[in-house]
Order: sequence, then C-alpha cells, then structure tokens
Amino acid sequence: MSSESPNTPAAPLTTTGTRQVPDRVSLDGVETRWDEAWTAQDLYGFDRTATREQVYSIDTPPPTVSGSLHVGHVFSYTHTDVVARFQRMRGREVFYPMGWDDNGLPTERRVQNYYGVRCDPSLPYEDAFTPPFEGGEGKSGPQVPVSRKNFVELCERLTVEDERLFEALWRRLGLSVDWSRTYQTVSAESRAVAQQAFLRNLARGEAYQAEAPGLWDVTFQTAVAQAELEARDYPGAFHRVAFHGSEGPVYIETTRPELLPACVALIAHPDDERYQHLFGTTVRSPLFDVEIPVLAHPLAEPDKGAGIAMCCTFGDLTDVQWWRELQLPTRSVVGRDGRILRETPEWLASDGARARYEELAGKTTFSAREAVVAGLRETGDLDGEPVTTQRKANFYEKGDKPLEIVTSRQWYIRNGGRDEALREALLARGAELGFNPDFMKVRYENWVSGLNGDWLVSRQRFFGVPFPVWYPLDQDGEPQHDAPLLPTEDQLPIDPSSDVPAGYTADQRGVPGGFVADPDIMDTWATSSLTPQIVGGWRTDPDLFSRVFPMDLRPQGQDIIRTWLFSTVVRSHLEHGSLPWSSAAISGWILDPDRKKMSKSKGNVVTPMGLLEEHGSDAVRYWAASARLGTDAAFEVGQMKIGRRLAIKVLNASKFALSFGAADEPLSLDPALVTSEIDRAMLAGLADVVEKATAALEAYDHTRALELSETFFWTFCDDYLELVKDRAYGEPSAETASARAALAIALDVLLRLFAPVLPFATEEVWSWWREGSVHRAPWPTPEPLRTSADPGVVAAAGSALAALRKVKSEAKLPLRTEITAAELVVPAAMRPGVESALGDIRSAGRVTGTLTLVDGDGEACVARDAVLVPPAPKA
RNA sequence: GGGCCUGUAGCUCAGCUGGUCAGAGCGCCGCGCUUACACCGCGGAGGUCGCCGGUUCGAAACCGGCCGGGCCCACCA
Repeated sequence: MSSESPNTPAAPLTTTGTRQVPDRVSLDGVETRWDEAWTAQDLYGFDRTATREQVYSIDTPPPTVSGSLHVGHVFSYTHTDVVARFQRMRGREVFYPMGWDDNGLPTERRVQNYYGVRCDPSLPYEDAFTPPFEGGEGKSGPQVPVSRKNFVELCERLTVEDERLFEALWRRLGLSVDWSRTYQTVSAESRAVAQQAFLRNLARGEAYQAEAPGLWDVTFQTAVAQAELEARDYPGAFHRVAFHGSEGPVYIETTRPELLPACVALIAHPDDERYQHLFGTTVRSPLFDVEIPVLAHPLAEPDKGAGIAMCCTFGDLTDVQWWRELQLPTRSVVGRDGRILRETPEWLASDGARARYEELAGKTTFSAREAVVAGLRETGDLDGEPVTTQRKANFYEKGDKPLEIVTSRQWYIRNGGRDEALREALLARGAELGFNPDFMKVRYENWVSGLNGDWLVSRQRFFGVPFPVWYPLDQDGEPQHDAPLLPTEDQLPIDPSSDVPAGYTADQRGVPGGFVADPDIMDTWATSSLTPQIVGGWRTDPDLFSRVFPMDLRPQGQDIIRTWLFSTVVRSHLEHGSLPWSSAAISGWILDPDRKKMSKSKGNVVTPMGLLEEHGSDAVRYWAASARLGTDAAFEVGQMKIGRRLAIKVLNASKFALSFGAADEPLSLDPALVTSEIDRAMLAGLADVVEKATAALEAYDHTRALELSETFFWTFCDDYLELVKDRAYGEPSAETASARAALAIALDVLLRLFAPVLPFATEEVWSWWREGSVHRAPWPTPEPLRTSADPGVVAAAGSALAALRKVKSEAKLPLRTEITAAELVVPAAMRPGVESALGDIRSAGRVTGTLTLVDGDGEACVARDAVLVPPAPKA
C-alpha cells in the first residue's frame, strides 16, 4: 500500500474471524439499531487532539428550528454526510457539528403565538415568569409584554422540542454528526461571538453608524438590507400630472402621486431637447404650491414616462441618488408606519396647501393617493385618466407591502458596496473559494459586483442579538451617537437594555447626563455569518479554533449565496484575513413532478420522517446521492425504490459471498491466493473503480462515484458471482481458494465504497464478519487490487454467459436447462478472455457437452446450434 | 435588458477534454421460484440526442441563431 492513513491497521489484514450471517437478511430496524450502536461507541465523536492537517471541518448549515424540515433538507444534508463519511474513511478527523437556527423573525413570531407574549426590551427581567399559556399555535390575541431576556428564555424552551425532533430525523437519516457539538444561534455563546465580532469591526472602522435614507418595511417597521430584497410585480397606475411653469404646464408621469408634497425637483436628461429651456427655472407643484427646480441629471431616461421625473424624498432609490448628488432638500412625508406624517410640514406655506395636507395626514399611502388624485381632478391638474400598469416594486422577502424609503440611523458593515478596494478583495476571495459546482461562483461574482451599498446590519426588532452599545446622554437628554459606550469582550454577551455600562449605575438609564441603550438588534445574518467562529470556538477555545479553522467545507443552498455565503466571507476576510473555508458545496432544489420547486404552500411536501420510514434511510440517501451538486432534482419515489433494491442486494450478495466454506473457517483477504484469471481480472476492474470513484469523491462528485460503484456491483452480482459460484462451492483447491478470496476481497472493498451512501446496509454486513465499524475502516485504495489481468476478461466471460442464457430464454426454457452441445461465436477481442474462463462459463451456463469456440466479429458472443435438455419437471 | 443553468428512449437521468455514444435504471413486453435475493433473475422492444445553420474527414458533444423550461440580477418617473 502506498499511503497509510491514520486508521489503517498496522499490519495488513489478511484473514477475518468467524462469520455470523443471518439466515434471513433484512433492512428492517437497521436505522435505529445502528444509530444506537454508533452513539454507544461515540463513532462520530471529534478527536480534538487532531492537527489542522488531519482535520476535515464542515460548517454545517443550521436549519431553522421554528420551521419544519422537508425533503429538500434531507436531500442536501445527505450530500454533506456523504462527504463527511468519505473524508472520515480517508483518514481525516471529521469535524461535523450541527447547529440550530433559532434567531430571527420566524422564531420571534412562533414564540409570540405559542406563549402569548411579545418582546419589549424596555422591561426588566422577571425571575419566575410564567407565560399566559402554552401551545397557542396560530392564536392571536393580546400578548403580554416581557423583557428580552425572558423572551429569549421562552425561545430556548420552545426550541428544545424542535431540536429533539430534528435530531431524531437526522439520526434516522444516518448523518454522521458529532451530536455533542451542537449550537444554537440564539445561545449566549452565539450572541457573545456576534457582539465580539461586531465590536472588533467597529474598532477597525469596518462597522459604522450613519443616518441616511434606506429601504424600510412598514409592516415590520424595520430597515431592510439589499440582500433581503425581492422584486415583485405590483399593480400601479401612471398619473399624468401638471406642474405649473411660467410658460405653461409641465407634465410628469408618476405612479406615486401621494408623494407630491414630498417633491423636491423635476429632473430630465441633460441632452433632452424638450426640457432644455426649463433647466434652471422653477415650477410650482399642483395642490401644494411649492417652488420646485427643474434640473438635469444623466440618470433620467428620456423614453420613460414623460421623460421628466418628479423627484421626491423618497419614492425610489433613484430619488435617493438624485437627492444626494444634486444636494436637494429633504421633504419626507411618509412615516415609519407607512402613513403620511401627521404634522403638517413647514415647507407648505399657503393655507390651501396646508389644508390639502391635513386631509392626507395619518392616511396610508394608498388612501393618500386616492385623496391626492381626487384633488388633482378637482383642480384640473390631472391630465387624462390614470393608466394601470404592472410595475416591479421592492419587497422585504418576508413582507407583503412594498418597501418605503425612510431616513433613519443605522449600523453598517463594510462589504465593498461603496469601496472598490474592498470589493476587489472580496471578489478575489470568491475566486479563491472552490465552488462546487464551479458555475455557482458566477452568482457570487454577480452579487458582489452589483452591490450598491454597505451591509445594513441593524434591525428595529426586539428579538435577536442586541448591539452591545450604549450612548451617553447629554444634559438635554440627547444621546451622543458619536461617543458610544462599549463593553469589554470578557463581559459579552450583554443586553444593553438591562446591563449597565461601566461607570454608570442602573438609575442613570434614560436620565440627562446618564446613558441609554442602542435599541436595535442585529440582522440574523450578522450572527449566521459567524457560524465557523461560533462552532469552532473562536471566542472561548482558541486551541480548538486553530485545529478547525479555516474550515474545509461550507455546504448550502444556492439561494443564500448572496446572504449566508457572502456575509461569512466578509466577516472572515475582515477578522481573519482569510476565507472561512476552502470549498463550498451548493445543492440544488427539489422539484415536484410538475417541475416546480416544492413548497409548503403548494401542499406537495412529503414529511421526511414518513419518507424514511416508508423506503428506508439508505434508499432515500441513494436518491439524494444520485443527484449532482448544484442541479435541481425531481422528487422521485422510483429512485428511492432503486436505492432500496440496491441496499437489499448488498445484503443478499454479501450473504452469498460469505456463504462459501465453513462459517468458523476464517476467510482470507490475501490477494496472493487469487490466481484464476477471471478472479484477477475482476479485481483489476475493481481497482479501476476504486481509483475513479476516489477521484470523483475528492472532486465532490458523489454521483459519479456512486454510479461507478453501482455499475460494477451489478455486473459483479449478475455475471461474476454467477460465473464463479460453482467453483467457490467446490472442494478445497487453488481454484476454489482463488474464488473465495476474490469474493471476500471484492466484498470488503465494495462495502467500503458504498458506505458513504448506504451507511446502514454496509454496516449491517460489516458486522457479520468484520471487527469495528465500516465507517471507521480505511477508504479502499486501488493498489492491493491491481493485477496484470485484463479487466475485459469479466466482460468477455459475461458476454459468453449471456449468449448461453439467451438461447434458453428464446427457447422459453428455464436457465437450469442443460446444454449438451453448442457453438459459441466469439469476437476476436474476447477470445482470450473466454478461453481463460471457459470452465466457469461452462458451469454457469450448465454446458455439459461440447462447447466449440468459433471466431466471429461483432461486439458480443452469440451461441448457436445449441442442444438443450430441459430439467425434468418437478412433481 | 444582463447573466447562469437546462432541453438525449413514455419517465428520471449518464454520456468527462469532438471519432464503439446512441447508453443506464424505471416503466413496458416475453420467460423463469436457478443450492443469495420474487423487495428476485434472464431475455427483448423503445430515441433522426429541442429546431436551423456552421466548423470538421467525423458532432448529442464545438460555434452562431431560434424555440422551450428553471433561476439570479437590473428595470420601480
């Protein structure tokens, strides 16, 4: 053997002990039985004395516990487990933790409904708090306000049960996770990591606070980041509205007439002939009679609408850009609740304008629009009727109302969105990362190249990781945002709404001269982007961290390349100056039979546990492993049935291969005993399979590896096993010993090849005749199997056997039928192979008389002039 | 509008850098309870590789165009 992996036995194993093969083999109960055995042995426990070179570390995606797992999870987590098992057998010490994502909006909502509470960070912690009820799924009603700490405790209580169910499913599926290494994204440790990483970003100037217009969800009343946007179709209508110029009306078209009081300029393209004479002049807005400058800006598109746009603060992101670049005034009228601000703005001077505004104050944008349109009709400033249109609007991915743009103070982390050097550095990180499949890299590059701002990390929610920041209050009680009070790292995690900054006392909270907490929490990605640091012990266990980081693999879905993957790269680049992992494995979607992405709302989700119970875990894993990374796969029960058949075949073929000779007589695995040509040829073929399958798995191509092993295995069963079984049954001789050793060696290798995909069936068989677990056995290498024989001998002999079978099949006779004489037409290339295996061919084909070999061409052997003697009919 | 993926037997998919590629499994048809397996075995039928051009001695594979499916980004006047 050319290379020794750490768990290769010191001396090559050449014989096995006695065998205990059950009379009846079955997959029933293997999942539970082996899960228990593996747990008892701590088979997948991580050995933290391993060095970084020995470790293979996986940054497992933490599923959202307040949701439910579906077949897509089973699919992609199987891909990861195949990698983990392969690497473990290759001799790597696999660091394979499991996390639970219980931070964020889905959990917040679930806890609210389940316990009838809501989070109010301004409240003090209550020691023995009892929620009003439990199990209030979907109930709505008055919710008792509780402190953030109480809320987090309830969250932890609720998610414990979810986690148990999730773990049970993963165990059933056979994930080789080290279950002593689980983490929660809402845990104290995760919060501490998130806060510490943030404080370091802040110290290095990578995190900053800014007051600026930004996208705002009026339902959740929080700022929203670029990565959380979703463009959706939204019905709207173009309204042609007259502004009053000195030389007559100037018409603009708008879908948001309610923003008329927020208008700050009319803007056309600098080259637009139609508006040259107006540039530099002013017009007056209808209804509100505000003097509005007409300005030129290249971003205006002459063929859009009237070619001249109404710039408001703020209707869309283009408005923001105009406002910034043309230094326009701020005239906001939409509040954080999505309603028109109640206070009449000071820029509305005339009584008429103020009266018009008062009609709008407090209305939703929708109602305000109706009122403005009615007003425009009344004054004759609406030209024609509104023309309905489908427009695209930006939505928060979890929201159902279009986003507004609101000015607010927010925290940002630099991500290259407004800094070319950093953008280039992050693009370089992307280039350095091994994407599997590699075309997924394009999504990363597109996203980073298209960033238009830094990462907005603050959210105006209550449940989540709070910013570890307080502000001193001046003598007027105003917070001094530019002089934040920060905790030390060893104090983390803190909750600024209940903890007190150094040098202050609790009773100074909110008092002039005292302090106040930053009210915001972090975006969930601000925590999730640190999963390698959380699970690797960055904060508390530097020794562990040095052994697992940078990690080897990030498995994840393609939809969160722009969020989870990118944000993790950003944090690692900023904090560690490296990639967080060297490779990423991107799984595809599961499509239902209509080729649509499976989703709960469509009611076509099959419960994963039901699937595992019905088909068996190995079968479901086989289906998952049959799909390549990055490729969408159909949810196909047929493929699971094939997997089940394969698993059962592994049991049966193994039972058979182990049945020759006395059970108390050890089987030899010594290749030196393999002397018959066809046996040596079979091993040579297997050597090729091992070599190619290993290369495929190294390249994250589990599909190819499985296909190679599977194809070999079926030929092994259907042809090779049939050919050699008579010889293997024979009296002790060199030929018999050759067949038995070849079968044992092949079985030993095949079980290991299949172990990553079929962990239960292979372990079951392994236990019949081998010590320990197949999952800690070394991955096979081709060298011990190599022989000088031509692997084509097996194919040639198989072709000869098929020809003999075909004669019987066409004569509609049983395969037991004897052939007392026949001619076998053999293509020249197969002649040596057929000759070398003639004895096996004769016995497998039940040829009892003369078998004459005749030269032929073609690609397969053909039998002719066969004399067939059917078996005597049974009584 | 830009980009990525994808279109091969009824179905799900292999066909890697152009020359045994026209394949596998399921399904279908026929046969068979063979000292592992009926949750099985054996044999067989099925496709002008989305369409049209081009490159080449040769293309499912490479190039261009078109058509169809999926997805991402941009488009919010």
